[in-house]
Amino acid sequence: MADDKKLTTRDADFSAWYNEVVLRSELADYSPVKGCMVIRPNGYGIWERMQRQLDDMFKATGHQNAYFPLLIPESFLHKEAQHVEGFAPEAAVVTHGGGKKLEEPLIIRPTSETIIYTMFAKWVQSYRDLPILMNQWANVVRWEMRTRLFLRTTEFLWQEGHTAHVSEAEAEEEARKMLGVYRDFMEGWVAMPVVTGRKTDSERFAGALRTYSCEAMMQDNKALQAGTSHNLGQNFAKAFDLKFQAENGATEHAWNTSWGVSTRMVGGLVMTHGDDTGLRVPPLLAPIELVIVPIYRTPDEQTLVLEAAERIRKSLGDWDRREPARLRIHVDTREGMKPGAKYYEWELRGVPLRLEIGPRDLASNQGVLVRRDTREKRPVSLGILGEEVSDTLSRMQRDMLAAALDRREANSVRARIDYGAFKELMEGKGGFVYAGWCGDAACEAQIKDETKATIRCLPDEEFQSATKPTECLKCGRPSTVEALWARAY
RNA sequence: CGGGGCGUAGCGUAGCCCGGUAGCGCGCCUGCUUCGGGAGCAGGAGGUCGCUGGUUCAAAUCCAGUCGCCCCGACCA
Repeated sequence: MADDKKLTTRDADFSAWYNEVVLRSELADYSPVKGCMVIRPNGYGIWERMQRQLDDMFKATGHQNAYFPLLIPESFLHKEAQHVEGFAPEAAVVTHGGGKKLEEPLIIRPTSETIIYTMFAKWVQSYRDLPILMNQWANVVRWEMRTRLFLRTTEFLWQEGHTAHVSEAEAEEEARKMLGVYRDFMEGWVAMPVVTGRKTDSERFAGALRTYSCEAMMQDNKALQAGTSHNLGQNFAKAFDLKFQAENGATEHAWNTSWGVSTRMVGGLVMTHGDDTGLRVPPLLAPIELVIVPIYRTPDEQTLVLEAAERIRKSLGDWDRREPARLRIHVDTREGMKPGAKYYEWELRGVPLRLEIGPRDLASNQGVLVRRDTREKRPVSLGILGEEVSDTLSRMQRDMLAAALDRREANSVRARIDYGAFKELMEGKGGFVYAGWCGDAACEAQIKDETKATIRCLPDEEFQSATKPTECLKCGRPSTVEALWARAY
């Protein structure tokens, strides 16, 4: 069945396309438990590279890793009023252990603010103990009604940064700084452009003073919230008695931030870069950057070509690329599979570069280098292969970001738009709409109700339109702030 | 929780109306020939037809119940 080998196209059914890409490129698979997924080596390899880079960035900004336990007393959740309201419905509760009913039920963390600030309170006495800049890599569980691979699963992997500061200004600076770190990572590594900004009250994290987010546009023109950073104010400090003695002797509550990104970013990567042939992984995150496919007919040719492939792998692997570390290369030596079949498979898996080498190439000391993103195919002399591969990978990383940025801008509307046209746009092809907002939550709610579009964020200055909108998209009253509207995941 | 769909070999499915030998494609194993864009031939392995109960001489098929999954809507990173 030739058709069986082709993916559903993005045009025909974006959602089906996404599921097929994730399953067939072996990023993940469904687990026996509803809403849970297994992250397979291909997917986990991408996550590991995300983790490594982000971890470096967190360390570079002064944070340290720690680990807090999975199980939290249920009562902790109730100590902060908004927080319990936000998370109680989706908390998984452990009622039995060791064959007995527990005196107090435990919850499986949906996020760790409660346990972390409880511990911070124990560790902090003086302003000299601040700031605390901590991060943990962990799994969390949220009982979601509807789940999708990577985008929303019952259990997911993430990092949660938690900090405590002496002042609101310092906490605000931290929250903004980490949002910037996320943005740098998403653009520089995921090659996924994001709009940063502040969340409205209705979209704010339960218990936060202010929430900031990175919003990316997927290929179906829907928004994906790819990372969030919260200024928690003193809400948790007050709820968990996190106090310190200030320089002037007064006792004050600390100011907290928390920030996180999750395996959801892998889904964002798929929906940003994937095409109808499958996945396209940005080079910096690709577990394999270059796959070598040997081509041969006779046993003699096989020996010749495989030896050459191994030689190339070794010399490129040893080749001292300055950045970022060694090339990640794989030689596909599988027998009984034609080269063409291998091409399709590696394209499905999104490996950035492919080197085809056959007897004819070797005779002229060259190979054929193929880019996954543009499908550009060109002969490259083996003598300069290291430079060529390295340059091409850097170029691809930049090109993929540029392409994603072009696509986003082509599907963004900044011109004045009346509500009827807006509604039509949201029901049709969708996209990002920058428009005025009066600031009234009622307008926001009504728009959501009627169009399913929400305010993704109130964009930061650099994302705001040159001409400020003057009136509210919905009610026509004077606009107080520019808002980014879109349907979202 | 509402709406829709589906549970038959690893995957995709036919058979179900009208009860009677479980069939096909892909994949997998072995061998030979192949190999510059999804290989061909030959042989082979693999099934408590989601589960429970009922009707019947006989159930994948009919009836009742039950469990699970996927998709679309109301909550969320």
